[in-house]
Parts: sequence; C-alpha cells; structure tokens
Amino acid sequence: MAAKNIQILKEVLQKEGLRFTRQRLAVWEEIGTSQKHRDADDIYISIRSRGIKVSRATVYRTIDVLVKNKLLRKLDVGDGRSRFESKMDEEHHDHMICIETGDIIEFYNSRIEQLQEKIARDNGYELVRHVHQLFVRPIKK
Amino acid sequence: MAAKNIQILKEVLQKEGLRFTRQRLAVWEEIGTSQKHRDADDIYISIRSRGIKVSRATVYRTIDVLVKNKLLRKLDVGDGRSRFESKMDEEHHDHMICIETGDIIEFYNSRIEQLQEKIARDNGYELVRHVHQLFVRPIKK
DNA sequence: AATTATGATGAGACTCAATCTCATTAAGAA
DNA sequence: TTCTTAATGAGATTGAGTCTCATCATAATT
Repeated sequence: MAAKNIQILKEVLQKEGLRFTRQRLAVWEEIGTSQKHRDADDIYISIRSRGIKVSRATVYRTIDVLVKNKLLRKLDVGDGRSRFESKMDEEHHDHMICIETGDIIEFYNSRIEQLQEKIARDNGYELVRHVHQLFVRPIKK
Repeated sequence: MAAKNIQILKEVLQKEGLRFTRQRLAVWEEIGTSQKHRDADDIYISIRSRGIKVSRATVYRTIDVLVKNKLLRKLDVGDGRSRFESKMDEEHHDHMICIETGDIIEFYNSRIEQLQEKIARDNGYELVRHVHQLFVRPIKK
C-alpha cells in the first residue's frame, strides 16, 4: 500500500487522538483493495487470512472511525448487513441493486443531487447526507 | 374502522389464501390510525393496550402480508428498526429525516421520480422500487 | 349447531449483525 | 527501557426479527 495512503490514516487517527496500530492499518489496507461493497465480516476474514491477528470488535471499531472521517462509506442494501466502500479517489455516486442477481451498479445524476439540496433548503434544512437506492430488475426481451 | 377498509383486508387475505382473524384485523386497524412511521413493537404494544391478545410473531407476520400487498410501506430510517406507514389513500412520497430531532418529513419531486426511471432504463433495468432519504439538519439562523 | 380439517396463534427459543466488557497487550512518550 | 494509558480480543450481550410446534380458532361441511 502506498505510503501516501498510510499517511492519510495516520492523520485521521491523530485528529481523533487515537494510536496507529497494526490492526487499524490492516483494516485500512484491506479496504484499499479493489473489491467494493464488502461487509464487515468479509473484511475481518480477509485480514485474518493474510495472517494478521485481529478481532471482529476491532474491525467494527476501526470501520466506525473511518466512516466518521469520511474515508469510508456505509451502505445499507436492505439485507441487514452493512456494506462498505472506500471514498478515496472516488466520485460521489449512489447505487442500483438488482433484485434478481444482487449486483450493485453505481450511478450519479447531478440533477438529482441539485434537487435534493433544494428540497432540504425549501423545508428549512441543510442536507447532511442522503441514501438513494434503486431496486431494479433486468428488462426481459 | 370503516367497513370499506375491513373489506380491503379481507380481499387481500382471500387473494393470499389466508384466514380473516381477530389478530390480523387488529393489526390492520392499528395501522389505520393517523400515527405514521411506527415500528413493529409500537404497533404490538398499542394492540395489547387495546386489550386484544396478540403476539409479536403475529404482528410481524401480518405486517409482512400487508407490505407484500402494498397496503403498507416499510421504511428504513437507518437506526435498525423498520418503520411502517399505511399506503391507503396516500400519494407516493419519500422522506427527510432530521438528524437532530428525529423528525420525519415527507417530500415528493416528480422530476426525481422520472429521472430514477430513466437511470434504470438506461442501464437495461426496470425500476421496481426505490429508497430515497435525505438526512438533514435545521438551518441555524 | 356440531363436527372436523387445517390454517393461525403464541411463548419462548433462536438467529445474526453489531456492540460491550474487562483482563491483557502494546503504543509511544519520556 | 520504563511507564502510562489506550487498544485489543474472547466471549458475553443486545435487539430486531424469525422460527418451532403444541394448542387454538376459522370456516366449510354435515
């Protein structure tokens, strides 16, 4: 993993007054892999399989810190298990979930993004975050 | 509760090959009250407090039938407990959730509705349902 | 109205993701 | 290297939701 990314983790930990540990680095490294939309247990198993000793509690605790600091995004795809994706070098997007295959497809629409801001504002609120998911089915020909 | 609404429940149960029971009626009546965005346990407690004997299992089972038949909508506001709202005489809408007060405000934007359909179609899917929630905070003056 | 077949109910066990506890371990300052 | 204090991990706990199965109730039939 690039030294640059390790530095990002160190900065976040410092900001939060937390120590830089082997376990926290392992979680951060694991999340940096190209796989997306992974659940906490999947991340836990992967780290263990790399021979690094870590507990589920620490994985969950580290994920919380990363989510809080916007290095990680938490997704709820409606099956009771949260999924996570890195926000490093990522443009914002939302998700389409295929109800037949479970595939997760990303989408982005700037008009919708604008409208969300406007709707919140028109009601006297500011938009903090949003959840937007389209549950879809392949069009049969 | 209006006889008309009882008839709607009876039709759904018949369609599903299910019997009309005191407990199922009680759940349907409870959901017909003006309160919205209630959780399953809240519905369970209310029915019991009306002196009707019902179990949590039956409340959950009945809710499932109503959701399946679109008499009821299930919301996930991100705190681990599903909320439910009647779809009787209701226009479609989505929700804004205030992260400071927990207030749930409904909104509807036809342009967003159209765009969602288009996004799914452009990717070779048809839209089945969607989840759209804005987490907001009051604008401080 | 009584009978009867079968679906519905309820108490409590169970599931599973996520969180918490607290004795032990390790970071990192000095 | 020492030492203070935060971090970790094994396993207990939580809590929403689901499941089991003995018992009960619906509603069709007689």
